[in-house]
Amino acid sequence: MKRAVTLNQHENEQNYSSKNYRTPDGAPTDIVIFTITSTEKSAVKKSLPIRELQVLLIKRKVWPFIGQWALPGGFTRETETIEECARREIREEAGVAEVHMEYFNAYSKPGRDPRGWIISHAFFALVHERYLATMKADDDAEDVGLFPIKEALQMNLAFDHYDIIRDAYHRVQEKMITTTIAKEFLPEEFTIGELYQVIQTVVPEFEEKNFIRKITSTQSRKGIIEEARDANGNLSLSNRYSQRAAQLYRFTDVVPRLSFYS
Amino acid sequence: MKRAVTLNQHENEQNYSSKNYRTPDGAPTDIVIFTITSTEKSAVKKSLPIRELQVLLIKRKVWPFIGQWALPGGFTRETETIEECARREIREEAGVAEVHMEYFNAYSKPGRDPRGWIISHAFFALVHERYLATMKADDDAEDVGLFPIKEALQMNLAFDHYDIIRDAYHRVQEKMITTTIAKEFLPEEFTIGELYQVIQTVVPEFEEKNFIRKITSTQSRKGIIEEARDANGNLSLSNRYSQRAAQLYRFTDVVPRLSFYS
DNA sequence: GGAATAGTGTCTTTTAGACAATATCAC
DNA sequence: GTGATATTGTCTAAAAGACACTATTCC
Repeated sequence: MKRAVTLNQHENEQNYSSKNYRTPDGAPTDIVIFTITSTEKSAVKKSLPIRELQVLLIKRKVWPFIGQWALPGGFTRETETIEECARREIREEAGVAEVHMEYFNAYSKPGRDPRGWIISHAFFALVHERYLATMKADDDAEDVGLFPIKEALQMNLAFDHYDIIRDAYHRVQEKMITTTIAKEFLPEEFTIGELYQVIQTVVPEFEEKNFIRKITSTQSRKGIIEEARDANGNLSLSNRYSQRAAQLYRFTDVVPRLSFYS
Repeated sequence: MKRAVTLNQHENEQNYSSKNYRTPDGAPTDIVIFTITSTEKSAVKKSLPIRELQVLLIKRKVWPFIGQWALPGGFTRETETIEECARREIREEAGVAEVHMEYFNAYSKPGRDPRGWIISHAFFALVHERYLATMKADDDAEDVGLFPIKEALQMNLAFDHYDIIRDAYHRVQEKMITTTIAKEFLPEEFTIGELYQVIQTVVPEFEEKNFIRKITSTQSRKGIIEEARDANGNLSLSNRYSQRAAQLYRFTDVVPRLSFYS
């Protein structure tokens, strides 16, 4: 394998040592935590809330980029995987344990971190608003905050965190319409209107005239959600957002398989 | 940011030093190089070749895993990005420069590399068979080889390279039917039969009865390929694989946009 | 005529797409 | 009745899906 040959010709366990080479100064993770906030429109009539995609940021208290907003994250330990590190950081900084989390890229441009040669591993996490309530109460507001994605992308962020957030946003937008990650932002049981709104919150240009019909009665799609029923087997309805009660649905375990060619 | 707070409370540029912590012993890249080999079926009649998805492996000459087959790769330098490193390794080990290459995952399980704490960055690359001809001639056959993917996944490979290849394979299968990466395995101009065969080589379960019709006359799909024409504007045909000449096509720059909900 | 691939015809069923119309019910 | 969301009706145009059929040309 040339990797090793190039570095030291006849190494073996006895004489191999990474001390002979320049090694990285750390392997941190950075996590783009997304949530969707809901604000009730007006208390007068029942209506769907205003939803907004938000990113969690933390204000740095130490060098480098002191005082600037940055992504939560931290250095990986020798005894853990980067996934474990990311999950630990999400727990520590956002106060939540069970979240959908995915690795999506590594950032390695020389000079990206003033502390040295540091390649960062970027994850995105999707957290339901209800889990972040704790976080907002616990920490002091000056240090951690939620920002609308559009706003976050216009801030002067630490490191190359602009790039990371932009890439995470694109990835989540793509996954929103090709997988069932919408469920991460929804309660167990939800109405078609809610689902539609969540998709549009993440992908504003998404528009589908006959959405309800497509998702409930097209052969290839109806498998991924099913009507919610109560203990007696009756259909569950909700009139939380409307005068006329709407059918509640839940995601099944079916994984959508997309194909361009078929 | 807790990452830093946790590590050293009041650090600044003067007193910050990564030497205070355990740091990784390297940041290598591993590259899963895929190619599709073609073997002519029989010289008697014109027919489509037998195609097979292959992975390039290298036999290690140094500790650790000496004598075992492994993925090509190498340690990233402080002055380059992991993408530059991967491209450099592909050039050095496979002898090709211009290839489709994508980052897809990082492997960080403690103990995965006997040389120390080493997180590997995994890429996959798609190379047309014609570019690998050089490689096979240059290097001695004992050190580098192409293996059918199914076979590679049954070998006793070095490190966690089994996991890496399995993950790369899944990713490439998914991308084959949702993007236009099939073009990486095809000449500029190709017949529908060739395209179909390439897709099936990567995704054996793929089957589409009216493939030619779908891809040439469905509104949402026909944009990604176009009929090839010669200098005079006449349609280009090929009878390389068949008695009856087949229309040649080429990929356009159109990027397919898939959506489950629409 | 056989072999091997390329491509079309035809028919039925399912979806897509666009809008109008109706349903529900708190206020 | 009004307003706000939920859901169905209806009609046309595409597309999917299945299969038989024709086309081409070397042997």
